[in-house]
Amino acid sequence: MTVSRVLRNRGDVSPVTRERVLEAARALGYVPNKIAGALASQRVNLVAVIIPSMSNMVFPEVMSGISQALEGTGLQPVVGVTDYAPEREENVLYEMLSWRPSGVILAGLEHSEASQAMLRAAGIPIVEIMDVDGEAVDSVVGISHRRAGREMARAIIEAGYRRIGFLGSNMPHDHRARKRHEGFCAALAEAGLALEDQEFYGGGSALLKGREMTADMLARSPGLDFLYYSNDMIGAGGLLYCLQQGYEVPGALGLAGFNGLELLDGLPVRLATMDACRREIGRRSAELVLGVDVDGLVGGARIELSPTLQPGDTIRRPAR
Amino acid sequence: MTVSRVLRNRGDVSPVTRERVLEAARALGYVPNKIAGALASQRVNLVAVIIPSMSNMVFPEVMSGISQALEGTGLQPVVGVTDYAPEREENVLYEMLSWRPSGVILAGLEHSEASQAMLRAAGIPIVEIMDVDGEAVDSVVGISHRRAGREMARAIIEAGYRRIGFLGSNMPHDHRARKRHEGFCAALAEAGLALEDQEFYGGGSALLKGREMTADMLARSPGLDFLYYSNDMIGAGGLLYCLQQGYEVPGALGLAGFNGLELLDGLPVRLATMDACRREIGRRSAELVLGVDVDGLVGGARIELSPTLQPGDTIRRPAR
DNA sequence: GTGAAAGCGCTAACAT
DNA sequence: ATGTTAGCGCTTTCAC
Repeated sequence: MTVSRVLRNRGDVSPVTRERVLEAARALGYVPNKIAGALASQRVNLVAVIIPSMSNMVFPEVMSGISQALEGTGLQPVVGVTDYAPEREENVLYEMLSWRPSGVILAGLEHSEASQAMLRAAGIPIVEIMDVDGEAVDSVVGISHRRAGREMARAIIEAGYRRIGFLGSNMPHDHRARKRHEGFCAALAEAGLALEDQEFYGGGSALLKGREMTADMLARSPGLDFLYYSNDMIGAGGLLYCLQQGYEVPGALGLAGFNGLELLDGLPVRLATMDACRREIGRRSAELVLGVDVDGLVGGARIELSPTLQPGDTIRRPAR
Repeated sequence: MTVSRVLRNRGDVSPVTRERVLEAARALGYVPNKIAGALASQRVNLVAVIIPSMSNMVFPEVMSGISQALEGTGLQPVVGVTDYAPEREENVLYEMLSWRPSGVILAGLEHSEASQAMLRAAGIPIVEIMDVDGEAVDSVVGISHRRAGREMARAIIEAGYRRIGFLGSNMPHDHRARKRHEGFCAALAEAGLALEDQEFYGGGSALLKGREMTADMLARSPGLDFLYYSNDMIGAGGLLYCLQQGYEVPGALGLAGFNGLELLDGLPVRLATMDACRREIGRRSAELVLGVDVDGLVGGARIELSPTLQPGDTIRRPAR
């Protein structure tokens, strides 16, 4: 029908007819049925985005990078949340693939066998994001969390700290936190050091947990001169506690987190952290789905970004 | 085909045939095409959820209430973000309605004419959430922000504070913040008081803005004895600043925010706030879409929840 | 318990 | 520039 042409601005339609159709559509409150359209055209303007959590602060920013890159391309992101549970990931993925999206962007490289099979069989661009330490199904955009852990460890050692504690989350499926921990410990080992203490937390307010765990650890291991937090939120909690208790930061006690959260800007003292390139990861992954890789490549791209250390005010300047 | 029956567990199929079909599906990595299914059955197991922002902390919690209530019902939430822009809301809504969802949950009561027309014409349950101060298209679940503002003002006055400043966001389309401001001012007026100073901020880290605005305002209006913040994030920034500067809180200077964010638990001092019932709003709205209203009603429900004042440690106990 | 046929509301390709 | 036709991959209904 001509109507279809008008509504999609396709083909030649006389301005007169065009106006008449548009007018009628408006009067009737007509909303086209994309289901039928998609079925007929075999094209769906949706990009499935699968993330572990919405409340993590990290992912909203990735999302915003994705939305921005997709703006004006006709593609729309659709979000699914897995709560860090592989079986939920499998469900969400199945559900989303059954709508035949134009691409999939999903966090992490660790997926169930079934999920991997679905991804491989989907026949659309698949972009795994956040992490590059592992095997990708198709394309991947992220940082090396193992390297991030190492680099932070080196910076800490270089600044002269030696007695180091680690505070992190105990989520079994947060592979990126795990890899940072691994990289961190490896770099300590290379320098002949080891973690003196470590503690992991479950649910609850991360800021509060950071405070509580820090109090615990400093009481238990009073000789520590540095605390490395697996994320900025618990790091901020720990920092607030240390300031309140009058610890001399960063002289006697150094602190660092991870993520480069905007929230840190508002604290009395700037926590050392490492930017996770969240927004850029979002942007680049969306571009890959669009096939707009800068190098003209399509599929199987591997983009490793470099997180930058932000020393802030909670780590001593290394002696030169 | 019999295959269809098996995959939907519908109708009578012999266990033998059933197994054979299932096996084949697995072997082929078959993922059903929901597009075709939806077109044929005129049913889509999606609920459109339209919110202004994902980074506001408030909405992820609403989302989680929705997901929880939808769990196991066969319905799936799909999120759209408007960035507080009415024209984007219109777009997102149009886009989502064109997929013929089973229901719509959207934040706020203020929508463009066109949006309202689409909602009315959709023929599905529409639930407007967060706010009850206004006209709803269909059902509504939320709190009265006007009342929340009033109640906070009364509590402040009752505690003996008289010289009050207001700090808020200047987003023109954040109607709920606006209504809290209105209610707050109205209650002050009833007590013969008026705001002594006010300031509004644009983008940026809310925590940092809270800190900066507080510094500004206290320098400009040193006689203030209370600061009311339109949200907990800027309130937390202000609180940290005041503590750092050695203000006597809550004796000489009282503070309060809004939302009941979990984050507040981790601060050195508990900011007074008001719980916005976010999770329950999510849950109840999803139940309305499901038609599981407690009172057995369907459509046109109006559920007003009561936010509770959490005095924390930043507001004096009223003299008794 | 299983198969056959019609059609959901569009788009694509081909007329006219 | 506009109309016509045949599907898209399912569900539904009805027949066997």
